[in-house]
Amino acid sequence: MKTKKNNHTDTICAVDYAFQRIGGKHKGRVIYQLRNGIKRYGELRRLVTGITAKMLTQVLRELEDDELITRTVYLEVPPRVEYELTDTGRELLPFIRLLADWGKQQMEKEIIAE
Amino acid sequence: MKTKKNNHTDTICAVDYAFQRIGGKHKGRVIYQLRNGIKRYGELRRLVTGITAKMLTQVLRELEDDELITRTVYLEVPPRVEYELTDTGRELLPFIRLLADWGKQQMEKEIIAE
DNA sequence: TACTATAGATACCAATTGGAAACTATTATT
DNA sequence: AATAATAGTTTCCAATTGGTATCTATAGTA
Repeated sequence: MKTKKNNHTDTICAVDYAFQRIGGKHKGRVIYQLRNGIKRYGELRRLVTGITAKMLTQVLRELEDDELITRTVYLEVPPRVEYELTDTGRELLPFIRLLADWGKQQMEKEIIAE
Repeated sequence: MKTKKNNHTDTICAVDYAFQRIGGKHKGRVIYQLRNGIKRYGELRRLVTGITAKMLTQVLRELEDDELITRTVYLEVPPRVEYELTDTGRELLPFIRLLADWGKQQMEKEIIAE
């Protein structure tokens, strides 16, 4: 789900709008991993399992364009880059938690059903 | 986001799991439009703006496979088919509402910023 | 007889998304 | 001199997703 430079204005429905900003395969998980504060690129790479470098970078850039996270580059060698949720991004946490709770319940149900 | 016949079991993360079930371009809005009870296919077609017949059918089938909605066919002519949220689907409503609220706020902010 | 309504199916095509592998730059370490 | 660490980029390819247009069935209506 590509979000092209904050062009959500053509959307009318708030639900649709929200999905455009946090949809996509990994965005939810990246936001979730930033829930307790700053994380470095490499940490996210390890925490968000199954993601490739390319995708992680892409997702982070989209979230940054959407002003849900900030990106801070330290001019060191080797390089250090830190990511953090913005206020707007943090507003999404309650909802991600709700979703995670629901997901957990459902996963448990599925295991029982097997 | 294709959900192939309830194969969410390979997922470990609850957030990821949840996104697999309600991600995709239109799923959120379809669920949202079913919030007040039964809707017919044609009603959804009109309510979920910008969706094609093919996509609506596809989304509805996926939601059905995932047991988030039920599908009831009446053998009449012309045909009548009704869709309704299951209990599991209804559990998602608070979260969709939260998301909608957030989206609405953000959209208002964007308008002000222009 | 032709048209309408309803809920799709189907075939084909285009765009988007995601992934693998190789490559970059610089400093410190072995 | 080779290797490791970090945060990427680039290219190419495959899979997924979404869209357009056309077609189906049946009864009632004009």
